[in-house]
This record gives sequence, structure tokens and C-alpha cells, in this order.
Amino acid sequence: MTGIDLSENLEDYLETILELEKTNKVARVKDIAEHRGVLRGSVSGALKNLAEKGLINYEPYSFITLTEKGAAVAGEINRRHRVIKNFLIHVLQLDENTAEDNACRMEHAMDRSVVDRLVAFIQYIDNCPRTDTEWLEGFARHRKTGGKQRPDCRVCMESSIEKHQKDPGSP
Amino acid sequence: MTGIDLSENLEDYLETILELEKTNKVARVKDIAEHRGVLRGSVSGALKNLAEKGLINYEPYSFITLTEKGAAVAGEINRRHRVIKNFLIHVLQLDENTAEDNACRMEHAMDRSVVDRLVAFIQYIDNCPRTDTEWLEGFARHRKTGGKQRPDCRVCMESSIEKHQKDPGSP
DNA sequence: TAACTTTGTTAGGTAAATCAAACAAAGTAT
DNA sequence: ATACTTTGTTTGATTTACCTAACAAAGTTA
Repeated sequence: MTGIDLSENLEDYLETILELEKTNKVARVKDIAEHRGVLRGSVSGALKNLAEKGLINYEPYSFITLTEKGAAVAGEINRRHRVIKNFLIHVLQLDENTAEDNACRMEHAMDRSVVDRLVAFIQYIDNCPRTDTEWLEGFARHRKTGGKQRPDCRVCMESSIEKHQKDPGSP
Repeated sequence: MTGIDLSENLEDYLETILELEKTNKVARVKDIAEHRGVLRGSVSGALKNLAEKGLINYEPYSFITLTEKGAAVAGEINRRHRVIKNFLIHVLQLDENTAEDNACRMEHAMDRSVVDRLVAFIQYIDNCPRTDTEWLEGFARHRKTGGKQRPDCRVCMESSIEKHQKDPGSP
């Protein structure tokens, strides 16, 4: 889509550079190395590679910034990351760390089309009055009780209908 | 969990061998190579590796089978694959091919804990009368209309309540 | 059983990534 | 400005996974 086929590694480098740009204006080899848990020497090689592909502005010993093209690619990867993490935290109700770690890996494994569908799904959950906060709390309960203990479904659903009548726009 | 840390590649080899065992009783180098889209020479190397790790029964020129340990690992990977694919098809409503391709990649990227949570989520959807077939059809509609055109939510939910009254065990 | 085909192995080479460690450039401080 | 520290680069080795191509074993057929 963005017209570029990068290895997972290079994608991660781009994402790292994007984050460092956000906090520090520019990225430096040392910071990239720390962020990614590799040695500085390893970073230099990757940077040459990204520069050749026209994704970063880079001269030896210079600061590093994303080109327009690089920013587009990094933004797309970052979007995937955020969508997946959001799903893991707010729908699957996983903890922050697990969500972050898994999102980091999943973002390389999922097609754009799948991420888009996940966005639509989250949006549907957010808009349909069936799947409101009560429903999400129900999932937490379901997990904890192993799905054994079923609540009174009629009562549960009617309460959501009432809420939706009062404020059809909320959840 | 299974006490083994394999590369994505070796995981894929194991999974392939499991599938070939199912259809052909044993796996052969040629079939593995075809299945994975690599040359036979590449397979030999991987097999030595898996044999060293005690995951397959393998002597040069012999048939290949999974050891008990190998079958456990392959089974776990295969379970992930099935769960993810099931979610992609039945919840996100993606087509078979997209689901298969993405599941193949995602299975290496997701912790067991996340897959377990996904299982619980699917189970919750299957059991809660709010998220019945009608709700899933609603998602299809929501996507096609871009989420603009909202149905009458009260009517929609009441119809599900009624169905649930008649047959509380169905969805 | 001898010749041919298929299947499996080995050897040597390539491409990512990494590391360790020597080296060079830049930045800082006295 | 010189010495010291930090930061960045380079080189050579290692690992994983692949390929090509030559070779060897097994299976098939006449």
C-alpha cells in the first residue's frame, strides 16, 4: 500500500525513530540503540539501509529524521500498533504490559485489511447498545467464573435497553 | 510453557509435519519442502535441528514423525492457529484466505495468554444472548453502511430477548 | 539386475541481523 | 587548546535460513 516492503526489523527501527522524533525532535544512534536493546554498531548498519530506501534523512554523524515517505510508513505501522493494543486492552481486557508486548509483534503479522476490520469491529462494539459497558463487565465476570455462572440475561439486557432509551448516543 | 523456545521457522516446520502426519501418516522431505515452498536441501538442515531438539524422529533417508514432545509443541501452535483463524472468520468476518494467511503469521506473534483470552472472548460472544447471530449480522451491516445508518436498537434487542426466552441455551 | 527416475543429502555461497572491539569524530571541561 | 568523555562508525565473526548444484540413496521399470 505504502509501496514498500520492509523487514520486521526495519519496521521496528522506523517506529522507534518516529517515537524519538516525537519526544526529542530528532533521533540519535545512541537512543535508537537503547530503545531497541541493540548495540550502537548495529544501528549504523540499519540506518544506512533505511537511508538507501529513502525513508530517513541521514548522513554519518548527523541527527536522524524521517523523510515524508518514512513518516508515512512509520505512521501506518504505528496505527496498527495502537489499534491492536486498544483491542487487547479494552476488549480482551489484558494488562498494559501484555498488550504492549503482543501488539509490538502482532503489528508485523497483520495485513492492513485485518487491522481495518478490527477498527470497524471496535467501532461497532462502541456504537451498538448491546455491547455497552455492562456487556464488557459481563466478559470480565464470565472469565472469572469460567463461564459457569450465568446471570439473568433478560434483566441484564433490559437494563441496557433502558439506558439506551434515555441516552441513545452514549455508548 | 512447553519448555521450548523455537524460531518462527522451526515452529512452521513442526506445524507442517503435524499436518502431513495427519493426511499421510508420516512426513517426507519432498512434501515438507512443497508445503513450505522451499527446496529439499533447506528441509534437511531444519530436520537435523528439530531432531537435535528431540522434537522429531528422524534418521537420514527415513520417514519423519513427531516425538511426543514435538507433537505437544505442534499441537499448541496448531491450537493458536485454529483459534485465531476462527476469530478472524466468525467474528471479524474475513474471508477464508485472508484469515488463513494472517493466522499463519499471528500464531507466532501472540502469547499463549492472549490466545487464551481470545478463546474466552469468543466463548463469551457465543454464550451471551446480546451477541447472537443478529448482532453479528449487525456488524456486517455496520461495515457496509460505514456505521452511518443506525437501526432501531430497542426493537433489535427485544427480538433477541424473545429468542433467548424461548431457547436460553441456543446462541 | 541394470538403467532410469525420484527423493534426500551435502557443500559452498548469500543475505539479514546481531555482537565485540577497535577506532574516529564530536562535545565538554578545565 | 589540550585532555577526557561520549557518541558514532567500521571491521570481522556468528547465527539463521535460504539457495544452487553436485552427489548419493531408494524406488521403479523394463
